[in-house]
Amino acid sequence: MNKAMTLRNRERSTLVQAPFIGAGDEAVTAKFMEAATIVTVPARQILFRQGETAQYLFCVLNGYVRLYRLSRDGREADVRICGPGEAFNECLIFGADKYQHNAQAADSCTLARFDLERVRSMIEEEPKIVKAVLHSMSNSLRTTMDCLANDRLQTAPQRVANYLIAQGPADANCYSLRLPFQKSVLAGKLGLAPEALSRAFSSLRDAGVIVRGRIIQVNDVSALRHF
Amino acid sequence: MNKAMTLRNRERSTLVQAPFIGAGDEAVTAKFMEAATIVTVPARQILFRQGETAQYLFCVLNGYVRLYRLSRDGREADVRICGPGEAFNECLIFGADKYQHNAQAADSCTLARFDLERVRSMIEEEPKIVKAVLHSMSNSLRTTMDCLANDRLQTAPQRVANYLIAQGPADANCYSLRLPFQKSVLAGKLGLAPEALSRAFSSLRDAGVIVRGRIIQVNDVSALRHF
DNA sequence: CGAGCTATTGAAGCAGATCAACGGGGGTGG
DNA sequence: CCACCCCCGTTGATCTGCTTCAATAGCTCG
Repeated sequence: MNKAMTLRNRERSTLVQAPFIGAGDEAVTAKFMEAATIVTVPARQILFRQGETAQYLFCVLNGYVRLYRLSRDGREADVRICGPGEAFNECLIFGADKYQHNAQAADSCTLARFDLERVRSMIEEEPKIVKAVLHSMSNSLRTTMDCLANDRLQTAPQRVANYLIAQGPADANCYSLRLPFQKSVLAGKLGLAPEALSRAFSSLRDAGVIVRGRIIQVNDVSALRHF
Repeated sequence: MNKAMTLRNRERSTLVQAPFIGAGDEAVTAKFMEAATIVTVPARQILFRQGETAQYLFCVLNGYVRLYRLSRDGREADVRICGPGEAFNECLIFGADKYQHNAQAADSCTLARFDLERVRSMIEEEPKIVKAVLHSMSNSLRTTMDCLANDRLQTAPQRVANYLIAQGPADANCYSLRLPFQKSVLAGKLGLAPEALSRAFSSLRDAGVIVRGRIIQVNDVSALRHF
């Protein structure tokens, strides 16, 4: 009981910090908090499948969720990896009544879950909420378009270089970072097979990228940029 | 003068029918109409370039606009082709102050142009507008994610088959349609080189697809689906 | 009717997927 | 605490699909 409460408090703070919810004013935040159900799911758990009747909007509190599509022959393609503070299924509030893709927990994670119907009625009562949703969707849209453009323009090493630059601090030329998920997840996020990611990393070795497990050392950002 | 007015009337009706604007109520529609500037641009005209300070939101009334990115070596990749009734740059209302891509008229076309700053203040005055924007953005987001998934899952002939199915009537098994733009534009939309599109069409010949200029005859939709 | 752009077709090259085999590290059970 | 095992990641080899380059044919518009 006590443990549940402290957990809940930690989650509250993550929720408030999430751009999705914290962007609005106090009243908006409170309304969201009140409507949230906290769920914990083990790694690899399927949250929902494409084509099922859409029921929930989610916001990741902890861990990572894969959103992916299946081809007829069973191949999977990730369309998005959602991390802490990110919401998904915003586009189901209006305009679609079925889940547009499959969702799977990349690792053990905790989520805030919102009933779509309730979100819709919240929007009717409190128009400010729409603005928060709009912010979140703007980000999703921009990220997705970036992703599409990168897929069409860049090779595997370039995508990886991009990722490493984006993750690192803006100013430093040299840093190290820890991948927040498995390499296979990163591969999916970048639209690559795991083998291709592996090869991309080794081709970046010359540019001063050293990989040791999940720890990645970047020695020369400017070299990365020129890839 | 007279001619300008009749044109303007036709444009008004297109605007009202656009999901972007017509979705709201009368008041919302009126506000949008009032803020719109109608512009006509010749084919190949550049509307704006990536990185420039964002100034306008657009809604296509007539013709098609290519949104694309450039790679460092000058290659182009389309992220979206916008047709009549579709809005673009919605994601610039909040969250970004620079254009995210280049925009070029695929053919001679007319557009409704909205000053972003004015849209923002309209939103403050009349919260219902946000809902209209949200609708439009939901569509953009879903379309873009579909596009990303298709890129990652489907081969060139499959993408073309998809397009032909999506464009045709839902029920018929046999129909013909006219491409609303050049084949090179379709190629870009599908993330292909023009040559690849050409080859895809010829590989679909066995499935009953006959191409004659911009006219495409589809004889067997079910065969297309199995591609 | 010609000029220039658009589309098609062929040939070659390349990037990434796939398949298969191996190594290593972390978690589990003894 | 150690040993084992399983799964993740790497590496190599092959294969497919798309791009690129080049040449030709067809359209469209002046």
